[in-house]
Amino acid sequence: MVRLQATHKARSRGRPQGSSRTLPFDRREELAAVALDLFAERNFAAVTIKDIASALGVNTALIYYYFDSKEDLFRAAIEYAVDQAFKNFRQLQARYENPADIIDDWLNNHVQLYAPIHKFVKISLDYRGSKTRIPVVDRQVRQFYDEEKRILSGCIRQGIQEERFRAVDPDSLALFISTYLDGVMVRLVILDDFDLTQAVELLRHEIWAQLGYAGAPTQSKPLAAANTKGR
Amino acid sequence: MVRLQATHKARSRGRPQGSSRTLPFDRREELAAVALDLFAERNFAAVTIKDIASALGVNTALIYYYFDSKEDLFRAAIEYAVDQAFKNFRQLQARYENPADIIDDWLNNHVQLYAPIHKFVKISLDYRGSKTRIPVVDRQVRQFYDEEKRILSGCIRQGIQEERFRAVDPDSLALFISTYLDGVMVRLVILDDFDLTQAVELLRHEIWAQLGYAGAPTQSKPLAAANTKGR
DNA sequence: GTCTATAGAATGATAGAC
DNA sequence: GTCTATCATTCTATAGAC
Repeated sequence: MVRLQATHKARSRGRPQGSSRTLPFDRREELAAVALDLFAERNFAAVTIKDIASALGVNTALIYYYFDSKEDLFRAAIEYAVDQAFKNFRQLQARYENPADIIDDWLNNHVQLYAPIHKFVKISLDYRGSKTRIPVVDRQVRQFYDEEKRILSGCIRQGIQEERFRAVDPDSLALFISTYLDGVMVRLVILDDFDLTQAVELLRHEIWAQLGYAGAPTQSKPLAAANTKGR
Repeated sequence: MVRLQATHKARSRGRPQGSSRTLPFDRREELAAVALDLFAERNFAAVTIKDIASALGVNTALIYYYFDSKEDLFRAAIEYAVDQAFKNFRQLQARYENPADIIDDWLNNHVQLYAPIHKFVKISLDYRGSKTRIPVVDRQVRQFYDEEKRILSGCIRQGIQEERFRAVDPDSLALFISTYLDGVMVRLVILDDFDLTQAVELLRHEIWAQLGYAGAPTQSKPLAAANTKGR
């Protein structure tokens, strides 16, 4: 009845340890990556240890060599998901030239590398539904959304200061953008003919219209300009 | 391993029948409503028959008196969810005065009666994750989103014809709105301090700005005008 | 490190009394 | 209609061989 129970035996024995982010490609991470795919596609309760073992082409017992329990594996999987999603975020911040370019790239990110973000959203949703709270996971989910917002509102704020953008409220627009993108991630699952590119394009036009930015195509006619054949 | 298997025994015996929408409050619907709450909160695999029975204060066997299987119950639950979500939709279309009022009311709907829509989105997501397809459910999910879009784009189109709105592309704006609202429904689950009212307010300002509609407050300064204390 | 074998618990579902 | 009792199956997890 209670999935994801918090009780979990002491991690003893001479095993590979928890958050050892030392090795760039250890086995633990490999297992976690495969588990993540399954957990994101279905969910914690629907995926069995056997499913994961089969997907890996190994025996069920092996999983318990690397992880203490199914919950422990789930924890590792969500950690891995956040890592993957952040990886893109960080790269973006790196080439911090024009704030408009960062926002633009970040939207492209959602189109091209939607998989990790999409997985993250789905698995977060699943996790929040379960009764048990895992502090580490809570922190990571929160951290993800905070960082997302920080980057976006930071770019907007900077653009306003540099007088490239119109003076909107950076926090509000950031919230607006990220909420919409979550909607995109969900629709992608629910409707199999959902047009990811079009949906993100609509947002892009919208953002430039909001910011009165002239660097992008068609900034005056926000939605009318977008792909009209969209049904 | 395979949840939601499509095989399902013939519905025989002198039982209350499937989609008997005749009685306004039959027991079957009552059970389905409770099951829906649990399925939406967690998911199909995570909720046990025992959980549902406990929530109802009855014995597990009773559920099998009304439903053939867990899957059959799930089917009834999602049907109920769609019904509930549609109920609001239909009422809106009824008092079809000014298209702007309908859009406005429809946003209010998402704030005040978010529960059924929210449940519908979550359960759809869960369902799509499962491997098995249930044609009835597929049709209903599709129907929901089609109807949502039809109503929205219909209002926009009408408003444009009546020259109340600016000539944007109705389909694109409708897609934009409903995608954002799905994002809101998801965020509501993932972040427990998510401000539903603020999020919808942002969208509302945005829509009026798009449509150049003067009936609503602050149509010129779209996002800057909204709740500034939002972090 | 990886596998075989299996214990122990939980779950979906049924038969049959009331 | 609702409950008690129970079966068959599936699943997590462990012990121990290789």
